[in-house]
Amino acid sequence: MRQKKPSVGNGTVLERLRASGLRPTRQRLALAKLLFARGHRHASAEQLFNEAKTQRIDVSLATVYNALHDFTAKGLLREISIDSGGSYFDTNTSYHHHFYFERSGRLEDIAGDRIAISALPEAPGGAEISRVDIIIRVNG
Amino acid sequence: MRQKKPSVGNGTVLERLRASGLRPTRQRLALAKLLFARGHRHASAEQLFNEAKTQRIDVSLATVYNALHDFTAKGLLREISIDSGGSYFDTNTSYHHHFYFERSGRLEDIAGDRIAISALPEAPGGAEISRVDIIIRVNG
DNA sequence: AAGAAGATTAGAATGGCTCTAATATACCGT
DNA sequence: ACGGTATATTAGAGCCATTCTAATCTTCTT
Ligand SMILES: [Mn+2]
Ligand SMILES: [Mn+2]
Ligand SMILES: [Zn+2]
Ligand SMILES: [Zn+2]
Repeated sequence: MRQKKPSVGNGTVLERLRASGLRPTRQRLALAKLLFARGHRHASAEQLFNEAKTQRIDVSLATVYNALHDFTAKGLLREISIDSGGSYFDTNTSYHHHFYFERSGRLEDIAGDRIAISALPEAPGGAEISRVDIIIRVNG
Repeated sequence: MRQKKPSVGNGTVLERLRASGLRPTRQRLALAKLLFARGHRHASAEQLFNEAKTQRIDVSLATVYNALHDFTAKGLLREISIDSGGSYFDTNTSYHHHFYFERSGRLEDIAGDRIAISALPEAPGGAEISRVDIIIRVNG
């Protein structure tokens, strides 16, 4: 049994989509593969669209946005907004924070346990906290 | 000497602009007054533009953006981006954080000393930290 | 008052993203 | 496999916050 499957291949991606209740279409499979094939990444819609084009994967920009939002809704991605002109989609959905390199626009993960927040304040009016984002901007 | 000047009047605003090296034009004075007249606020460009219109202050949208960015560059405002469709300009430039009410889109200040961060990680590659933003999203 | 630097403006342009509504595909039951 | 229904994809138009352009106007300095 030579190389039955790489660390994250078609099969795994297919299972992940099915497990999320997302139909494993050709486009979603291809995009999911681009996103999840190697380590974690912070991708923009435009980036992903261009990667798809480069690999001759025929997919429309609308579908890229649809897929990214669908994946996000199912918890496969986390959407991150840094500035008012575009967002990133993070394949790391565990609790963690980010360095943001202002020069290059790159994001880098900070493991969740490397920043401890003491005394997180109560949300006013009994509102429920849905997410805590910490972004450390650096001149890099 | 009855009511020589309110807590933040024309005079104060004029001095603030001059102190920043910004020419105190009619438009900047009017916008600065709207922004700084009462307590702290988190205003969008569109909001400010509409307030100006309501008060019959003749100013173009381009000038509103110019003024907001000029004020920000001089440290009179701090720009905050929550999602990829618009930013807020915060008249509170001291160190503090924010609750973000996802339903209404409103921001509320959290005093800087109400959240303590332990062990802030070093910026990679000797980069310098320019800002730390903490946004707590709540379902309000 | 005059020149130079800086600011304002209308309107066009940009760019990320969303919408529309027509077509195509995946899925389920038979 | 077939047919029917739900779901997904798509091109292109549209949207909206923001920025740009380049002409005009204002402020500042001398
Ligand atoms: Mn989105
Ligand atoms: Mn800006
Ligand atoms: Zn991340
Ligand atoms: Zn604030």
